[in-house]
Amino acid sequence: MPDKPTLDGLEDRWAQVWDEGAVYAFDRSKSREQVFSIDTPPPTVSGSLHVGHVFSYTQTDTVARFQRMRGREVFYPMGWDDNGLPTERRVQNYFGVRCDPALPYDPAYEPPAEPGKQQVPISRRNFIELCERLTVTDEQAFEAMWRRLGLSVDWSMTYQTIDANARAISQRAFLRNLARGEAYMSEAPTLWDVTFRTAVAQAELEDRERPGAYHQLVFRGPGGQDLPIATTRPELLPACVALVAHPDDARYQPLFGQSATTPVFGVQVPVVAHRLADPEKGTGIAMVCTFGDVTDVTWWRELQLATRPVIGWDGRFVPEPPPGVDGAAARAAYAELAGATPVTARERIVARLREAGEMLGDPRPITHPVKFFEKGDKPLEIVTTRQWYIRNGGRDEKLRTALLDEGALLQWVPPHMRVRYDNWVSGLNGDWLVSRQRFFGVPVPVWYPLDDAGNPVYDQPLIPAGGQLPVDPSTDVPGGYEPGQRGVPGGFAGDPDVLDTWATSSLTPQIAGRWSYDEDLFKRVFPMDIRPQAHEIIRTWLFSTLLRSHYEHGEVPWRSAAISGWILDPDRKKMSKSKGNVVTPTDLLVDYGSDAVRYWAASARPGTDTAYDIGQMKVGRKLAIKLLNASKFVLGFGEPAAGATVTEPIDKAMLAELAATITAATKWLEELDYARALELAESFFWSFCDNYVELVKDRAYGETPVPGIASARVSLRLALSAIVRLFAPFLPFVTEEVWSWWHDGTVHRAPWPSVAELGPATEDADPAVLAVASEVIAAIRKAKSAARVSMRTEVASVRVTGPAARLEQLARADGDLRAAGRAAAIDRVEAAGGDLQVAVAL
RNA sequence: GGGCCGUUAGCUCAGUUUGGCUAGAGCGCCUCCCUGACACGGAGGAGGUCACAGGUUCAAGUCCUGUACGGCCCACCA
Repeated sequence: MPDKPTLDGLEDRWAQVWDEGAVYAFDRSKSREQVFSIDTPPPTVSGSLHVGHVFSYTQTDTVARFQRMRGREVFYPMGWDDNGLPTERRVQNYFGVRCDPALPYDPAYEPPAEPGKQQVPISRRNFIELCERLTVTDEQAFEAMWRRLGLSVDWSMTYQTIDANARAISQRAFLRNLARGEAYMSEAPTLWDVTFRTAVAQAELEDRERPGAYHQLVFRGPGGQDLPIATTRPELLPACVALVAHPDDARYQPLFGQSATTPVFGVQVPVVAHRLADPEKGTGIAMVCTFGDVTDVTWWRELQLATRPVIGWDGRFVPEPPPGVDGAAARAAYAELAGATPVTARERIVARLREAGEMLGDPRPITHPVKFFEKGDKPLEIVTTRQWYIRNGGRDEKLRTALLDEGALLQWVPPHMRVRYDNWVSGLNGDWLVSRQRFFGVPVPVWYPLDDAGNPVYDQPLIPAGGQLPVDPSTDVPGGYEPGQRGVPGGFAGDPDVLDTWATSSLTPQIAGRWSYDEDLFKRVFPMDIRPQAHEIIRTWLFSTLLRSHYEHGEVPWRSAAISGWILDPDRKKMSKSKGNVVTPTDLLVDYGSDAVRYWAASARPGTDTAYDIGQMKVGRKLAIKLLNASKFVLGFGEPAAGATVTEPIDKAMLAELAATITAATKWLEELDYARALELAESFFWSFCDNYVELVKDRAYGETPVPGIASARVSLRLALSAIVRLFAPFLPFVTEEVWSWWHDGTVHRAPWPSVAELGPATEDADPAVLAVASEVIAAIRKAKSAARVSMRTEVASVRVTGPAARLEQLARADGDLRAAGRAAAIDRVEAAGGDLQVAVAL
């Protein structure tokens, strides 16, 4: 035990000891009932960790540590989510390369030492290798920070969402979905990001308010009459395939079944009725284009309208006019738009409409929500492409109900987060689009045979054998074919796409649990006990994991979903990199110490957004230091004599209070409410130091021959032991340090404190003895404080007036009270009334 | 447009599920104390019309209705 205990250096020292002793290693011989398994969120490896990570991962770690001390074998792996667009972009910039899946793999490839101006095209497999190379460095930095923070992860069980096992599992799960009919391919209008040139899924959308303007276009009705139509996208006029109004709209009922003529292009389009047309919007009749928005898609599909696509994959108008736009004037008008962006096309078409007098008035500016890819900065377009989907209940009422029912089986912490899930599942409007036209992801594991004309036969995909996984169809060859047959008639072609990052992330329980290649491990950890995650990815990660588990295992993948809150900066905004208000977590850990930062994180109620608050970290640091000093004090009395027992009423009272604290803290931690458990432990500890220790100090020193010396020393030790373990999940470093002063093993594998270990003393305890003594000592302190004298000052007299029962309790702490208050005697005067009156004369 | 969460001391938050003494804690602030675990400490003190308006009740921070403000999630862009 050091003379001057300090927090400095504890992190490095104990992190190393834990690592060398494999303190957090998972013992895979344990059965599922003995295991507590955590489906850890794999942080995105595309930069650095921020305070929000420290916050939420600490909260999970407190639960992991608690369960471990309770005797559960904790399965606590860590993954790195390095699969996806953010990494892809970094690799392009870092190495100066770009992925071209048409290129062959070069096993000897080395990137340029310095990125050049022109990005070098390389094969997908080479690109993935560079991604893996770059992310390794980041992952090491992440791991170092997690270790310093004290996460009790088994570091031998890390995974990457792009590593070979993850790719194999992702592909295997996809192929099993395909075999069971849960995955399918379809050519259909798709939300399309023109910057990244990829399809995106509903879960990746966000609405952004954007300025727009209603333009009133004059169509020609069947009788030649004017038919004004309001639209925010006049440039899509050549894509117009119908006009639609509500069936009950008397203004337009006479037109249903007839035709109207588009301005400028002179195309005849049907006037049709549909319930989604809103009589209140615009002129009550809308033009349907292929495709301006998702409502257009609905109308197009349900009303079986013509198809006149004008926007290409690059987001520009295609060179040739769509079918139906074939008059000479129409072709000439379209030629002005060909190759243009929608913005340019809009200006041109508006000019032409004005010229022809076919626009009414000026555009009326509005603000309206526009759909964006969450990572993109241009509005999404809708183009028709061939894509892979996984059925998710968006078009299947039975499946949707089943998924809602499974969501209800989860224990949601906090409970109201379930609403987010229910809303999302109820609002699904289509199946899950899982293919992406990107590169750094898990390849869609199929090839297609090529017919005699060299066209892919999409409905007869070639499937890899199970042992072949993971495959990259752009470099690997399907069974029965030769490499030379790639791309030639009668040969084969690989699917060029990758799977959505969530199509792999949705399998983290399977990846961490090594499903399909280590079934023995998987059955010991699955379904998992807890899924900790943030609320904004309930619609993606949580939902898709539940869906995949539903298909693959027919059950919910976890018992509990612990939804963490966000860190807010002092302006109540979410902390984020883009706002430039992110604090580097490493600096915090160095400045305040890991335990202090953990204390701040663990003080926040589960699921609650929390202000970034240095003040709380300072409090945590103070607590850790107090723990050092209190331990030094208690342990300074040495080992209690053999057979020493707790005999004094005040000692019993303290232990009874401790017992109540243990019981309540245990209950809260079992319910994942680490914050309440911490609050209880803390509150007990401060009262223990300020009241109990001060009261019994003199007796414990034993310099005067009073009874109960041994009782005080035994009680102090019993209490300290339990206190250190109560704090161990929250302050792993300082508790380990203190524990090491009088124990050999680690505190983090020591048993969680119990009421039983406190012995029989708590059974006949009267907790009021300590409460009354604390009240009287406080009154004595108050008198000294008011008189501005030292607490050591001798007191002339103390007279306590109150009911007999309370005086009797007071009498049982008389010796300790006189010693602590420096009072020769404490007079007790019986009187009616509930409260004690304490008169102190100095 | 629909939904969820929040609004309590200068600050950060408990307390609301199940209504019940004079609404709590910590930080900060003020005053004091170098006492043999700790001055990286200790003692004491000041500080709140519980966002607002109604309602239910013997009794409302707590239950009901509405409003405002803050935040979040979702939503078919005419």
